[in-house]
Amino acid sequence: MPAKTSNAPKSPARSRVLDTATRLFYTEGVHSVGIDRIIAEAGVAKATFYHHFPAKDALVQAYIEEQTRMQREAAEQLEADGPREKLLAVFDHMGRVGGLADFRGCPFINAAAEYPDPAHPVRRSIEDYRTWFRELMRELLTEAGDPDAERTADLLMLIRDGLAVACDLDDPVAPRPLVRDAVLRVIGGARDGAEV
Amino acid sequence: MPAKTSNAPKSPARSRVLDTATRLFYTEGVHSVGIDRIIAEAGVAKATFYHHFPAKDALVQAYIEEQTRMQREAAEQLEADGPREKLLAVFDHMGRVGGLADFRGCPFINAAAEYPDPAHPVRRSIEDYRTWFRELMRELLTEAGDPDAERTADLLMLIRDGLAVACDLDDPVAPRPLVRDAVLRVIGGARDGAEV
DNA sequence: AGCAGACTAGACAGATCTGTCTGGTAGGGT
DNA sequence: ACCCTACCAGACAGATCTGTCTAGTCTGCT
Repeated sequence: MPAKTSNAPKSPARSRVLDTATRLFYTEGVHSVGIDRIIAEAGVAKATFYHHFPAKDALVQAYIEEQTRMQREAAEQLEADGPREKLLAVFDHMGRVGGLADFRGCPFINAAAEYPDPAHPVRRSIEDYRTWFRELMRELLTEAGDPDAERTADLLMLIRDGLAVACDLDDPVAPRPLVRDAVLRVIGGARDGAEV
Repeated sequence: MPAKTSNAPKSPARSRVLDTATRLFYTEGVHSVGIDRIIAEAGVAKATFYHHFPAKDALVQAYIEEQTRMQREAAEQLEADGPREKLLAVFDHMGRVGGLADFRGCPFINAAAEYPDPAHPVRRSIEDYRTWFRELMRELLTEAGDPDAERTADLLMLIRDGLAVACDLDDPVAPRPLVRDAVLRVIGGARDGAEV
């Protein structure tokens, strides 16, 4: 049925809903934003919303997966010659984004705070993101010759989460040079001049 | 008016409300738990609740401040001979708590996710906690002879937040030895055997 | 004795939430 | 001509939320 030309271009109404939800969920939180508000700002009828999503939770899950897609895309578009530079580019990018005025923290950490049950589909989708990110770190580290990529990836995960929280709750620019040094040290690329 | 003997022992009804709220807010989130549920489980009349708290937000703020009080108390009760050992003890304690079955992440990070406005009183109280913790780190580091305690404290803050998130969203026991090594390296106490 | 304050039980108002349902329009494929 | 799908507008049910209010009990101080 969805054979327009070749693949499914996703209906415009659905896209409008997902875009609006992504914006509102991120800036105001999931439980604080109701369906009525979303469909009003998306300019979509209620029946249309429930035609595309079985329930609100499904929209929340779609929001999480959309965030994952966007972050993967952003990571792929970062240009770097070599795995070490790629790793640094990922964290530099995070620091830049964290310093923007509309930064509101990590969407995955924030959403998880509103879904306590680890078995909930939303939490599963959040897990998927974290698995992807950790895998990305591990692959780049292995490629860069890290002898214990698994362990170092866990360390980078720690820094990632810490950076996201710090940019949200504390001074959003202070941790940036700090993080760069920390990442450099962790991936074994510290120069003598970069003492912490 | 509250001159019973010398200070205010806080009414038992109020304590019951705050205890119940602390439990429910932490395990299920703030917006997901209603006043009706809290007063029912606390065994308190609605009028009594509104007699002690002007609104739900005030209870949320009291919850945050109660969490701060508890964490301060826990930190003070950690025995250690020397600032370096005290620092390690704080992080060891965090790792232990993070591994417990009922660990649900950092209450401050979680609550902040539900209060996007940084000017909100709840966010201010969260800020107070974070200021206290950073100060504690800074003082211990200075005492331990760290030449750049400010900077190292920021690094420890990063590890703290990363540990709390990891214990909540990932494997709750994996990061523990990792964190100990990371803290040791950051505070300049790495032995040769503790290679990361 | 009398009064103030802490407390209980629960009705109530008004808003808001999710999800369903009715009814109707427009366009594309067959 | 026909039908299917996507879409819009909005009423509606039923639950739940916060916060107010009435009405009455119990305790301890003065």
